[in-house]
Amino acid sequence: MNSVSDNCTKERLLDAAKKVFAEYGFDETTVRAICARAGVNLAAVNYHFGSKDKLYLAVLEEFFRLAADKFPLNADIGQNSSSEDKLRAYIRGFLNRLLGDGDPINEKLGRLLMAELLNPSECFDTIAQRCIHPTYDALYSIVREMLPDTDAAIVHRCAGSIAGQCLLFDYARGVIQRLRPELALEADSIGSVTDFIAEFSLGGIARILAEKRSSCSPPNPSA
Amino acid sequence: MNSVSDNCTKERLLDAAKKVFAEYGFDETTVRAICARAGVNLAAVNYHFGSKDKLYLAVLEEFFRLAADKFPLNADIGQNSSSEDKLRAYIRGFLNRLLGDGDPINEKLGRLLMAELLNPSECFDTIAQRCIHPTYDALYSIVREMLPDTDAAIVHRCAGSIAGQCLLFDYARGVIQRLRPELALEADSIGSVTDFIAEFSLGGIARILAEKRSSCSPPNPSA
DNA sequence: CAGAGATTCAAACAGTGTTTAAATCATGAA
DNA sequence: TTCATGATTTAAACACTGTTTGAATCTCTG
Repeated sequence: MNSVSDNCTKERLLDAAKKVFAEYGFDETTVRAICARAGVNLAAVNYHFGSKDKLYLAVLEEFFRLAADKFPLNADIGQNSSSEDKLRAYIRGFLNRLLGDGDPINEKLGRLLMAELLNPSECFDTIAQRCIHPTYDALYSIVREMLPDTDAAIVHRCAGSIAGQCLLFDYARGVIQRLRPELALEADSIGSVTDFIAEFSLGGIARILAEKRSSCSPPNPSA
Repeated sequence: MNSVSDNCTKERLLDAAKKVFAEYGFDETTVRAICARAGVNLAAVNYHFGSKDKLYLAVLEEFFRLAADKFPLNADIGQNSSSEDKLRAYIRGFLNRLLGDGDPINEKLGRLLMAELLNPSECFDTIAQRCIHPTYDALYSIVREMLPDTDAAIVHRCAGSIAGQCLLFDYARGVIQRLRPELALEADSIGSVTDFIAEFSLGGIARILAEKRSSCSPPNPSA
């Protein structure tokens, strides 16, 4: 039965797992370390969550749920906002979700979630579906507004380019930090990165749009 | 001494490791499976390579070396080629390196290498340095030509946006394939993806350049 | 209070990467 | 040739992992 003590060890486990996973990553954390930190028996992980994988999934899913609640992808957007403003709000929300709220634990969890989204094991398909699907669809809709009467494949490519920029800017941060500290992207605020990606992407979309027009509007120049 | 038999087991090991890693990924590959496939003793991996990690590193490094030889980042580029052509050639070479030459083993290795570049353990810093540094610097130089008299930070951001698009287009392919098969990016050739990313990025750079000019050229409008 | 089901616990299990020390091999000097 | 030295191979063990097990304990319900 799920009464008080049940919730207690299950929650203690989830809480400890969040911290240990954030500190050591998935591979380097042991179930024994999590249980020791939570003060519960070793078998509790498999009893309450089924496996180390599923516990990890639960941690990432809770992180995503909280981040999605805290950072909507359409903040300050109304019915008559321009498509450009929608795109800016989307990028800001997206980066905020991944980069977190200042809590270093959440920042690390965001990175782990992204790693899992980029390279999901079958076990994580559910969370990937739940996280990627609605998030990507929202982006697609915004780009679609800017590119009416355009092949869906091209709209998907634009959306992919935008998502790629966001993901790399977050994900590569740790790598750049270690390999090329002189680049020092660390000092950039989310605001300035948001502005840059938005402007760069708007320029890209404009060029795609112009290219489309120039290659389509002249009716049969050869005939 | 490194005579014939030495090279023989070491090479057999490297060859077997390449195939097993490509088929099962790093985590799901056991040293025992590699040794069985190579027909050598279990301890050979640690004797000849030091560890499973270092063997993996050797596999990825050889893959990168071969791919870099086969696909230069400045194919068909001469002294007086335009910056735009240089960027197109770079993107094409970059995608070719990662997507491979049609050999499914190399395609999988490209994905594994990218995963390692995006999320390198300390053990892989050397290969990351050797692969990322010159590759990124070449891209930076090209973008720098298009944005003279611009803050290095902005040039880096542009280069990062371009790299992000390339990485996501390759890396996400497997994910999209499984989660959103209806998107069917699979049918895209490297050529069309190259053209799209190049045009999108040229538009982005143009917009950054225009923004820069409009905010800099009017001398002291407030004074 | 009794018992049935949920939960905890210590112990063991099967698998991993790695190490070890002896056995084997190859090579070059006497 | 002989044989000693160093490189290589081998089977066995080691330390560690995630997971399972079956008994012990707890917690409620009838």
